[in-house]
Amino acid sequence: MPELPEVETVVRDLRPLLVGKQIAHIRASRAALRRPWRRDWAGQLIGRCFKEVRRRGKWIIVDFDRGGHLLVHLGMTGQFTIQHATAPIQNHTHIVWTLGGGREHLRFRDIRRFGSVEFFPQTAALDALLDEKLGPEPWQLPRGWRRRFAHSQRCLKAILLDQRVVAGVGNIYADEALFAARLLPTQLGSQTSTAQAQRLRQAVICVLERAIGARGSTIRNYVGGSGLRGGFQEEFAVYGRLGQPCRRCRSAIACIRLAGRSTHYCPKCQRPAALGEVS
DNA sequence: CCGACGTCCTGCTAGC
DNA sequence: TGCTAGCAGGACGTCG
Repeated sequence: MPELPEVETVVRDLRPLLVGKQIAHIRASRAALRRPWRRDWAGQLIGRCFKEVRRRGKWIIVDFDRGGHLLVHLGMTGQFTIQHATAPIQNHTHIVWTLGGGREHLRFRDIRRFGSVEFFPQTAALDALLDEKLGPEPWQLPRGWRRRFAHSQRCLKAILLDQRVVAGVGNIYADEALFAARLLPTQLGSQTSTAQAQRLRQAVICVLERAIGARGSTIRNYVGGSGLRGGFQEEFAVYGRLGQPCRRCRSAIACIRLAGRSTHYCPKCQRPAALGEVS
């Protein structure tokens, strides 16, 4: 569920609440996450102090002051929140870290268990894993990022969903960015001109920045690090708007299946590549 | 090598 | 009213 804006919001919420705090206790009621939580990690983590909370793509990284890291992915339904220790523990809460003093909890909840929480004692192993899985952050993409898909026979929607092309874009923001760039999700990477690729890069950055400004999108389960819902779903141009009028031209928003995901677009505003436009 | 598709899991809802 | 098929913000293994 959560894409870059939602993960960034969680990170910004948690950072001031976690940094400087110590882990007093850990209870893992369910270890069978996407990547299993190992029971022996608890003993290694107790007593450590939080140093920083940061994001890379859709991954949350928690650093400890004497080394070691937690790597968290929210999958589709993950929630990573700070709550009072007295707040009722919701079902599907898999891991609870009690913070020093015992008055607060850091909790990982994930209904579908597509998410994960892992401990990395060594920084090198963490960096290697992230480097292997992720391409550049959207803001680091060079103007010539077209090279990354210029020879691809995949459609632009599938390309945007590939975390090694650009890190952090998921199903919602891929659709929103393609609308903002006025490009069809079905257009092949190999049929995309330099100008179109630059427009798409700008659109991705613009859409993600606006979504972060609205604290991300809440469709169902997503909440930020302090339990607040997002607001960007109110500003969707195409996602989830099948049959509704395009905000720009009033024609009906269409929905097709692409790369195994529902894909929303405006058939009138989003045009195919002009003949001969691609070199 | 590349791209398409099924699978992991639970909950909700549209449609019969 | 009640049941069930299908779908949901992600990622990865397998297959052709």
